[in-house]
Amino acid sequence: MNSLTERSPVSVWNFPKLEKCPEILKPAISRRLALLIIGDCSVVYSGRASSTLDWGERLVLVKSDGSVVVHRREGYEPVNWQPPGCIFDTSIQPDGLLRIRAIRPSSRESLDIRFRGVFLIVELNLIDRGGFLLYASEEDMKRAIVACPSLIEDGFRPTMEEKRQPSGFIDVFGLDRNGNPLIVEIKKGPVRREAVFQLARYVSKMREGNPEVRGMVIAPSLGKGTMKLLETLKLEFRQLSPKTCLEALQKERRTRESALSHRFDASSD
Amino acid sequence: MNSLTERSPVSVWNFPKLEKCPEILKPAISRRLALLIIGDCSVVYSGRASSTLDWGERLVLVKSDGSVVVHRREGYEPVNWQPPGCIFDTSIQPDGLLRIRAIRPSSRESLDIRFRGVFLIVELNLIDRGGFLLYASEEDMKRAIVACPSLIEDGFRPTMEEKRQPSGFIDVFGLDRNGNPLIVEIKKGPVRREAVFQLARYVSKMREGNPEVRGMVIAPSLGKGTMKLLETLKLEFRQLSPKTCLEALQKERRTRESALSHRFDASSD
DNA sequence: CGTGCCAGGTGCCTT
DNA sequence: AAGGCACTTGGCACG
Repeated sequence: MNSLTERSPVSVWNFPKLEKCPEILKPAISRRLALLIIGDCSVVYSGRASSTLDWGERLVLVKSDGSVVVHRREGYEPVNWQPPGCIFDTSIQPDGLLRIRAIRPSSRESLDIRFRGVFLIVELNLIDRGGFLLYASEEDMKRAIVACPSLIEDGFRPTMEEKRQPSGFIDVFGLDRNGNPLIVEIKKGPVRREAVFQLARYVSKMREGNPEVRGMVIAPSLGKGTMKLLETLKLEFRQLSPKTCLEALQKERRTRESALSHRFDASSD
Repeated sequence: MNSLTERSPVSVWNFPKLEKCPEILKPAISRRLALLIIGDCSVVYSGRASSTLDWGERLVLVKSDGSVVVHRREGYEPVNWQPPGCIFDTSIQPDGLLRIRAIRPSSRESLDIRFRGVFLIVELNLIDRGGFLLYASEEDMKRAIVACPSLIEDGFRPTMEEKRQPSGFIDVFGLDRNGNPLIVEIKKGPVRREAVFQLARYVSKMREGNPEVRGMVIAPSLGKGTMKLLETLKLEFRQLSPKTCLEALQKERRTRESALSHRFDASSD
């Protein structure tokens, strides 16, 4: 392989001198590479709120999309961060410290990281085209209900997903076996009071025009006082887990595929 | 410094052979050190939901508290993760791949990371006792209001913070200048409908006993249709930003300190 | 841009 | 454990 075309996924600097760091960091940022800096730093955040973090040894990850995370020794969450869209400024201060400033113009927030010692810098040139798929989300439950309306009840015919309302969304909307409108609110976790109120808003709006409008919450379980609340508001509940939905969806897909292949068989006859 | 007492904050392995990795990772995990693995991997998550991530070059951070984050080239958030409390299993599979399994027994969730190439391993022994302080949170606003009740209105006397109710919480509770109960709900961002309903729940419960009960939302601004909603529910709004609260709190502290020093002066007389 | 809502939300707190 | 709620929530989709 030619050295011109060769790519190094990682380039490592061990205990670089502070004053050398901008020479490493600046080109990497302008080349839109990710950077990992491990060292002794302090952090000041200022924006929607403000925070200070005293000196300590941490890991800082700067990505090409302009996002930053500062990780401490423990904790799944970063202690400080900046979502994508930052502009960076790296410099050596008069006092000799390395300073990395990440400013997000859109929300006028700034993250100020000062290093008094750097143990390691890694320049990352990662190639990652791997697809990511998430299953059993609320989105999947909705898909399943639209594909297999009998999951709700026999005779249900969904007519609309994500019906936009002045007051918000409706997950699924349709007609029951008697032709009465049925508004469905899906939750993939236990139903909270809040979700019931949400549904109640839509339903009461529609009942002004038609008192026969039904409202139903679909979820794996009910939260604390929600059963009584549902009764009071004349709303219904149907237990359904994300897993059941996923299984029903897969089953439906298989039968649809087999029906499709049958049709092909028939047409080829 | 003696080599026995010397600490190396970072130990680096460059392009380790896959089969060597468990020898590096296992002792580090049992010594409760953090680990950084950069390489070509695929990830399967299974738990509350499930997900798959195809092959690609990523950064994996494993911490001593049993948390894991998998970061791609872009994005502030990890593509896969595991909150603290994981048990780890690292091994070379029959097919020669390196496998790191992070299982969280408490929620029966598992993260399965397979590497077909490792560019870099960094063992991290970070010392970090730096304090972290966050300012201008909703908590600070509450503190400010309790310290300077006139921020709400003249004559307000708070009697309770975080009053526990069957229906939830009350941020601040007190009596206005006329002795009428005043329930205060604090928001540090724009008020949403949801927050108004939350307050309405508390207030309507209390108005059953005393129709003079007042409810007030404190926030920097009002969301879309919340003004009308507040009027309908006979609730009040007082504009107050986290910044204003913080300034009032700091001012109050200064005057309190100066009053204190005066007292000391007086007592020493 | 704000408005609304989901998220494998997480974390913190209290019964 | 479950309930309630804030969070620099972030993210997406839409008017």
